[in-house]
Formats: sequence, C-alpha cells, structure tokens
Amino acid sequence: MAEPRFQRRKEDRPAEITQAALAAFAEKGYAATKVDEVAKRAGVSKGLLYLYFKTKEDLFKAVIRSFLSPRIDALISNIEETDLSAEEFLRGPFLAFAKSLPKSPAKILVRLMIAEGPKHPDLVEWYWDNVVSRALAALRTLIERGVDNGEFRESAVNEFPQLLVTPVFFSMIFTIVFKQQMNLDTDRFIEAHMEMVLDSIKVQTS
Amino acid sequence: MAEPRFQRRKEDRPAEITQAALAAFAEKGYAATKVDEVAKRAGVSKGLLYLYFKTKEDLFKAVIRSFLSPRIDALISNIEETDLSAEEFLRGPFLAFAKSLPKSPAKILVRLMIAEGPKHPDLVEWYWDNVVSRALAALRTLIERGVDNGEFRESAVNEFPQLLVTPVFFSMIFTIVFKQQMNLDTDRFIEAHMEMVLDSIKVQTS
DNA sequence: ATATTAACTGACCCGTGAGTCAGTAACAGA
DNA sequence: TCTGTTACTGACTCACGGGTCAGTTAATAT
Repeated sequence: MAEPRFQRRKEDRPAEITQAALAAFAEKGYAATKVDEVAKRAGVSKGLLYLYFKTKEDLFKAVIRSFLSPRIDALISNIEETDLSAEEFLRGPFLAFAKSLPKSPAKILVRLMIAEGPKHPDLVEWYWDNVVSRALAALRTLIERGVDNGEFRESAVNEFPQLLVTPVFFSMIFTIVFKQQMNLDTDRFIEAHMEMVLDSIKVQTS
Repeated sequence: MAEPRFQRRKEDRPAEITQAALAAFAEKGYAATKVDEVAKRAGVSKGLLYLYFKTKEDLFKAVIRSFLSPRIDALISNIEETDLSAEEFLRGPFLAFAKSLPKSPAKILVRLMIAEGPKHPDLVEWYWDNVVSRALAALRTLIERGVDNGEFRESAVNEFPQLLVTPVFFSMIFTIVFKQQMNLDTDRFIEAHMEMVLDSIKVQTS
C-alpha cells in the first residue's frame, strides 16, 4: 500500500542527473552550483549521485560530453553526404544550424567551456578533438568544394573557416551576458554575416 | 636600522591590489582565486585588502572597472575627433585597436565577464552603460559617416555594428580556450574579416 | 516466506576559505 | 623623544559544501 520511497532505476539515473546538472550549471555556473542542489533537481540523494559520478568535476565533464557530441556529428555527416552546391548548403542547412545554436542549450555549454575550460585541460582537449577540429575540417572541405566547383574564389575563408562561425559565438555570448540590456535579433544578425561572407567570396557571374 | 616591516602607502594600495587580483583571476578564474593569494601577490596582508574592498565581489568589480574604462574612452574619442575617412579609420586606428585586444589583458576581462557576469547583474549593467553601448554607438556613427560620404552603401552593418567586431571576440575566446591546441594568427584573422566587410559594404567605384 | 543483492538514503565529517578584530608599528606633529 | 593617529598585520572564527559510509529498502531469486 505505502508508496515505495524510491525506485531502483540504474539505467536512467545518469542521464537524469546530467540533465539536472546542465540546468543547474546554466543558472549558476559550475562553482556556485552545489552537488546537493543537482541531486535534488534530479530527485535523487547526494549519495546516489556520487555512486554514478566520482567527483563534481567528473559530473561536469559528463555533462559537456553527453550534450555536444550528437549535434556536431549530425552537422558533419550532413556536410559529407549532401548533394547541394556549396552555396546552397551554406544558405540552407548550415545557416539553419547556425541560427539554431544561440537558441539551444548549446550556448550554455559554450559559456561553461569558456568559464571553466582553463581549469580542465583534459576536457578542453577532448572538446577540441571531438568537436572543434572536426567541425573546422568539415567546413574547410565544404569551402574547398565550392572553390573547385568554381562557385567561390580562393580566399581567407579557406585558411580560416572560423570566419563563417564568428557571429554564432558572438550571438551566444552577447545574448547570455546582455539579455537584460538588449535583445539582439540573432537570426538576422547571423544571416547578415552570411551575406557579407558570400558577397565577398562568390565568383562574380555577371 | 632594522628594515621597517611595512610601509604606509594609502594612495597606491588599491591599484596594486587590483593589479594583483587581475593577474590571479586571469590564471585561476574568480571562484578559484583565494583572497589570501591576491593579498600575497600585492605584498599585503588579507586584513588590509579588506580595508580597501568590502568583499571579494567588490574587489572583482573594481578590477573590471579600473581596466576597461580607459581603453574604451580612448577609442571613442578617437572616432569622434578623427579627420580620416571612414574607410581609412577602419583600416587604420580601428584595425590596430582590434588587433591589439586579443593580445592584451582585456581578453582576460572578457572571459571573466562571460564566466561571472550572470552572477553580477549590476556589474553587467555598468559594463553595458559605460563600455558596450557607447562603443556600439560610436561605431554606428562611424559607419553612417561613411554612408553619408558616399564611401559605403547602406547595409546590415548600420543596424548591427557588432558585425565589425565579431572576430575580435572570437579571437580572444579561441586563444584563451584552445591555446594548447592551436595557435590562431589573430592579426591575419581579424584583417581578413575586415577585408570581407569592406568588400561587402564599399560602394564600387570602377 | 525468506534470503540475497545492490540501488539508494541522508546524517555526518572535515578541509577550505571568506571575513573579523585585537593588537602592532609606521609616520606626523609637537 | 614622546604621543596620537591610523595604516597595517595575521591568527582566529565560522559557515559552507564536497565527499563518505553505515544503514535501509526495493527488487529478485529460491
């Protein structure tokens, strides 16, 4: 009759805890978030949390890893398998992805990486290997394809594919830090930047 | 004869302490930096630090304020008083300033603002009022001057002067987070972006 | 029913570091 | 040289939060 005080759900706990931790870190940052608080959000005792994650830092790393990998994998395979022209891909799927990021929880993770990265070098290394360098390589491939096609001229974007992505990061940070002060229209901001880039690298056809 | 154990230097202490705090925060971040450690770096006891700054948070705010104001004032009055054309100004003083930022301690402060900003809303407000909004306004004026001169066409940069500045922030963050992984040539990166922008907004004269 | 396993709880421990304050000594003035 | 002022010291307090563990209870097997 009496409700059981808890259930045993070994499988789901880690994901639930990670989710709760993301929310908590998002609100308060890493250092200011208490492990107890994360446990409470996940509907779990602190002791159990320490059964699944050895330390608070360990939990932090798990949060980052579990949320970033899927997204970036999707984009990369998208680039590799698309049969759109380079310009079409940039204007279509890439732009859509870029515009979605500042609205997604990813922006929280980016902030956490900036804030806590220097204290967790092995996490940064993982992040570089599994996310950043792969994304940069994929973008570079895309641009080169455009050059080979005769769509784009050879330009600094070949060397610095980051130039495609600066307004995305800017938007994420700007909206996090200054959300009380100003409401940046990130969609139009990112579109405008894309126009500038294409203006500059497209081969004139007239 | 015996060396005095300390000197009384009311005037210089605050600046020395802020300087020490900047260095410490830069290395470890805010939360992980101990007040004792800041005091030690400044060659001062913890008690004295608390004579000049009421709390650790107070110290943090003082650090931000004292280092950012001067730089931004210089840039703004520069824009207002220059007799260069808009393009000349962008290619000259503005570009030089933009390239200098990722190499200066300013990048540390930017990281601190991102990391700690959400926990210090009044600091963010000050930063917005005294630094960001003024800088944006000055840039907007500069661009409009260019349009009025017939140098530039009307473009998204009028509405989003931030577009001029995205690679600067990107460079600062990228070099902080990934300094072990990759050495971004921030000068060329920022120059390349400037070229793209000018390409895109310059009125064709040929 | 009973025993066994292991998922789970929460009170406790203890290092850490922000902030205090009673005392000390540098400097100024007489 | 003595005296008053106050810049300065550093040992101390105490709240806080990461991490532990002895015990409890849900689920499973016999």
